[in-house]
Amino acid sequence: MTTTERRPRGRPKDMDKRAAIIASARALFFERGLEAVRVEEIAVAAGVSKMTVYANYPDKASLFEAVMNQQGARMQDAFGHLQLNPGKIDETLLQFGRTFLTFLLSPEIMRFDEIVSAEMGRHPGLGQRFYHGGPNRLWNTLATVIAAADGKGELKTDDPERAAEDLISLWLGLAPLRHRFNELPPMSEQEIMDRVLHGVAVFMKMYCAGD
Amino acid sequence: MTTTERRPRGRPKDMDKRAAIIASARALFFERGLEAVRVEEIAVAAGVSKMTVYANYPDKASLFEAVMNQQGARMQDAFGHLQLNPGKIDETLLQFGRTFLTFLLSPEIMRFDEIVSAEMGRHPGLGQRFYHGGPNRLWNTLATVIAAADGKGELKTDDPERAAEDLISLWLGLAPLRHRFNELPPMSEQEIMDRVLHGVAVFMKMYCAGD
DNA sequence: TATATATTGGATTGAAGAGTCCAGAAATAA
DNA sequence: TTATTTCTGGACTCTTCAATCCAATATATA
Repeated sequence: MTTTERRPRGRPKDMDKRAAIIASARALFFERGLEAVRVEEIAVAAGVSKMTVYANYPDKASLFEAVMNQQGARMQDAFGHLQLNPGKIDETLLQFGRTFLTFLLSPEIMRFDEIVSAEMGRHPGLGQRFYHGGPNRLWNTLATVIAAADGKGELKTDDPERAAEDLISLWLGLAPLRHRFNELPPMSEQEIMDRVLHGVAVFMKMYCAGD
Repeated sequence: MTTTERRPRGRPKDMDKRAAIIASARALFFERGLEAVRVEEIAVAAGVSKMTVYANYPDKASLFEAVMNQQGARMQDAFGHLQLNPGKIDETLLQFGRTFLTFLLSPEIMRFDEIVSAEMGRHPGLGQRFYHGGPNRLWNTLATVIAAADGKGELKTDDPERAAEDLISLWLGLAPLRHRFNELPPMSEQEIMDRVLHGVAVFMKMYCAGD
């Protein structure tokens, strides 16, 4: 199903250029935001004429959408690597938390969040897609893990979703707020591990089966 | 110091108009965001000519700043009403939490947050001012309350700031995220009380002096 | 080679909207 | 009244960019 197409008549579209365009667009949008970037700039950065940009994407908005979708897909991919080796629940949670926080507090994702926030108003559905593809998916995953642990008697809760919400909230704390509104350097490994440990500690105090 | 000025020569500036301008600007900005509103519209809504707008504010950006400052001041005011009657710590926390959540999850503040997020990039310092005047101030207040309770032996913690962060995080949970990215109706009284109670429950389990 | 499509750079169009100009009307102190 | 300042409405200037048009050139198939 990959290369069954017979080449059409004339000069073929240069797919490398298409890739260069979206890559440059992504870089510039992430650096300065949608409005602040001119289509011309993207073309130059991609080493391509402006018309070629428009030959690949009908307008600036479509290009932006494409970038956002690509970024969403990347995010999903990252979740794939989040494999949970079945062990003791607290260790599972620690591992999960470390991956989780490192990912969510990475400059890339923080910036993604900012851009979505800034353009949400002009792009209906963008916020929803981000939420469901990102935070919500992680929330569900964690809730499943917790429900399983409850089933095995390692944890005690009749509302795994709320438990998961508690844990996530404890992990994140006010860090997203701090980083979104102030311009802070990314969180250190140290600090992340500290947050993860503390979150799990509070969580276990509440939800550990040995009431 | 209020009305000591001798009236200058000609027709005096109509302060009601100035007020009408900023009020209309606020309403429109909150409804549709900075970019989407034309200065002309603000003038019409305020029942004033466009030139009068420019007579009061040098440009659109200044008008926007003025609106943001006014809104910040309102927010501060709201905190003033947050009086803590000294009683048992858990009751104090319940009362604090109720006021806190009702306020932070109100449509007005949620929208304020959105607008700040959207315009932060183009308005340096806006994010910081919002954070320090809003979330950060509340955080400090709560930390003080907790520290006092620790002093009286009602709670046990050697890091009141972190404890406050935990409690705030538990109260808010993922609600801000859910409401920011999806368009959800404001949270009901019921739901708010439920969140407050649950947050305090988890918090007390961790930090209650009777370990 | 003939035909078809892509790419290029450069010029051009078109729309939107911020901010200005101006001449007359309105409000106020002297 | 008169001088002085504000307000009004509307036309006007200026800038910025997205998006289009075009003639020349490049790359492919048949």
